[in-house]
Amino acid sequence: MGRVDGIEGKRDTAKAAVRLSVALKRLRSRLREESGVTSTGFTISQLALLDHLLKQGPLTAASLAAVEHVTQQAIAQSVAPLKAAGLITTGPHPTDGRKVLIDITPAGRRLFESLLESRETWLVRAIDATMSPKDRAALDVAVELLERLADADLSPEVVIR
Amino acid sequence: MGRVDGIEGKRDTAKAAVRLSVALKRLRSRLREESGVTSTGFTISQLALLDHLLKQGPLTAASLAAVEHVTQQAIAQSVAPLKAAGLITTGPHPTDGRKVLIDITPAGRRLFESLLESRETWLVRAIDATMSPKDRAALDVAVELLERLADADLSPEVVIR
DNA sequence: CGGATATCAGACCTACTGACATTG
DNA sequence: CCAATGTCAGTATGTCTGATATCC
Repeated sequence: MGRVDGIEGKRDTAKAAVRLSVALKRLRSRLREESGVTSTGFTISQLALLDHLLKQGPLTAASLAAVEHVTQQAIAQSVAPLKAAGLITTGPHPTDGRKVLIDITPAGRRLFESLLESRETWLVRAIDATMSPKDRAALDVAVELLERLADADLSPEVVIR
Repeated sequence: MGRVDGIEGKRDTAKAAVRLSVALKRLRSRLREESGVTSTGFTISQLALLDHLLKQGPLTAASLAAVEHVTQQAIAQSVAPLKAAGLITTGPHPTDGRKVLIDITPAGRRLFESLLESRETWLVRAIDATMSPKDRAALDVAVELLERLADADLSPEVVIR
């Protein structure tokens, strides 16, 4: 490949990075403005936790902190309300006494499932109102890209090329 | 209307909404973890302001608050550091004494331009490291979708179609 | 003891709500 | 006087850093 991935390509990447950052911030602000993506009384952080527990079974706070890219303390704060609400449980690790396993309860599953049904949130209506079926497909791809970036593993020396 | 846009379609939208919310949160956390999308010392909120000023000329705090979907106070907080750094200026509105026009300075333009060149930020490297040219195209589409959602205007009764 | 885990306490960052001064 | 704009003060949220207790 000639100069395709040269300086111009790089600049485009930087441009995309800035645009993505700004877009991320604006949508987040809008979601706050519309107060409540969820209407369940739980924050997105807490729902993200439920999401992980649902998909990947019982996990420790440390594991959750790693996958969510926050500190253990932040996880603990999300865990407390969820536990109080009976959506998750905490129990001892079978072999390692230091660890506490966090798991989702049937009630937690039900709440998460009901979220996937709730059609009254602002975001759901916004998607329905602004997107064609083709856009919807693109949105699914977009979510995958965001998740991939969130979990990107930039090994030691980034090979610039 | 048959059952095409019935419960199943809705449920998928709700699913997408939840997945998008969670993905948004995770990428944001990752960005924080990698401390600094920008490396300029300015926050994304502030860069978003520069972005708007660059594209849409002098604006009032109220206008900026509207497009950024935050309160005027939040705008004021972003404006202060930018003004102190000489990236923007504030001046009186020609006809309305209540208003204060905020405008970007040449220095502000230069800083924003340099951002579009900086290839060393985590996000830029993450994009380069994880995305094929095809993915990159999809990312551009993704940004457009996010921006469209952020600015979605859900008129009174949402017209599903 | 040292490494890992979890918790407690204090601080910060960003944005919000409420109250107020000024202008039109 | 009322509406709009902008500013000041106090508050809330989610997260972070630092210190401590516990377990392997």
